[in-house]
Amino acid sequence: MSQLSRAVISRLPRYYRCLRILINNGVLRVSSEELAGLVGLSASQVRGDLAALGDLGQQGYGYSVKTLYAEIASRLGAGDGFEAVVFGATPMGLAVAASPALSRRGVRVTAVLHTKPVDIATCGDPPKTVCCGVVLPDCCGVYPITELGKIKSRDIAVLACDDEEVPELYRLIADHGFAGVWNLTELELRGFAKLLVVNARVGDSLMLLTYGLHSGDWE
Amino acid sequence: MSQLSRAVISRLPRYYRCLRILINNGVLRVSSEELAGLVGLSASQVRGDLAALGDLGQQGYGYSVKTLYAEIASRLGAGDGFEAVVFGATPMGLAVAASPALSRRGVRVTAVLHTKPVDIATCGDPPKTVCCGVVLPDCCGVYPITELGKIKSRDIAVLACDDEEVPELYRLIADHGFAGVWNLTELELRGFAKLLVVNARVGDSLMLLTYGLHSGDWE
DNA sequence: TAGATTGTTAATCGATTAACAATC
DNA sequence: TAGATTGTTAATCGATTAACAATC
Repeated sequence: MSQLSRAVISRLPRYYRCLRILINNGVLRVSSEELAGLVGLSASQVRGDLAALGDLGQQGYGYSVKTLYAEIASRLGAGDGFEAVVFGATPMGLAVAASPALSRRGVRVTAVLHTKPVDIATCGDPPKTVCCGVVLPDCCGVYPITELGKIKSRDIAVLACDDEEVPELYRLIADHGFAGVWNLTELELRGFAKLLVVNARVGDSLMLLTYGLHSGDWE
Repeated sequence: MSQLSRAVISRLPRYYRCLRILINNGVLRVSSEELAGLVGLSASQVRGDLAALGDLGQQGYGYSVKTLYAEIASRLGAGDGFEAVVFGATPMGLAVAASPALSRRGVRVTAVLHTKPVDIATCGDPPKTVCCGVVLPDCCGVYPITELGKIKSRDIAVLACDDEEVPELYRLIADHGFAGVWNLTELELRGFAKLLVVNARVGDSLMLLTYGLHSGDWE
């Protein structure tokens, strides 16, 4: 199992996303040229990246979309069945909990924790929790943060609270033994020892756009 | 006005975010060493990046936080007063419209457009629009997408609809002469000619976390 | 077989680092 | 002045590209 370079790893989620689109369209095979067009890279780079994953292609044919998708999913841990707890029943917290962003990557949201009272209801059969009008996935409830001890998931903490609450909740996350933090807030967090942190930096990409509009263009 | 390398530009939004934290804490000056700790880079790299922006530092002293912040803001177009229209009154669309993500970067949301009927109310004085329980910024209304022609903003289109609606709305955005698209959906879009596209790829960063949990670690 | 397309290589390109002279 | 810290340089490191032999 070869070691992948950082640059390759950072591009794999993009291939993953684009390959899903091909699957949804019923496409069975793809060439490096075609895939390059979809992900916005050069065909040469695509071949290099995919070759780093193993012998997945076939000369004169291309790549099997499904094989590629499965291999990338497995490399990135999308099949590991990780569970996530969302910290903060904010509009953003509820939006990601309800979005396909996590489920499509094999991550199951088991709970949303709120720090202030929120509107909670249920609907449907089997019943789903509806929080502030947002319908949450099956088996995902909304609880006050004081109930954290009763929730069993300890894989991923999705940090989606307001900025003021970050220090407090971050400590809580670390103390309760979570393995990783997906940080959706504007603050930059650092991991340590056994706690892995990935800062999503959502807003940063907006500034690449404003930069592009401000001066010449970007790619 | 020196040309910045792509690598430097991609890091500027991060400095911007971290410098704001310093400002909020009343910090007036910072050394490359301290700033490096905050943003998670090496001091050497920080000095290199900031030197590329011009002569902002002072030997033996460090950098003025405010000067740095202002310079980066101006380079990235945060002071250009861009306006944004959100396409899709989805949980995600409403979340970013209400979040400080745009306002902190000098982008003002003037409208949220829905493709399906949504719950709209107003509250406060001056009155703010509340959509599905989410309180929107001043002067930001929610309208059916058919009203797009009546909205004047043509800077940034924030694409936050469901995946199925992307092709249709993307065409609408291009046809109405928007300058840029900030794409929050899972689809990978390509810009052309006069339309600049930045794919936010929010979910991609989650996979860097699952990769880290799956195998060894990440940084 | 002929055509298509991969995997790999060597060459290029750009980014990062460490060290230190300049200087506040 | 002495101490601190920048800006810059040369060396290193890693990533991208273009070309093509291998092969399905």
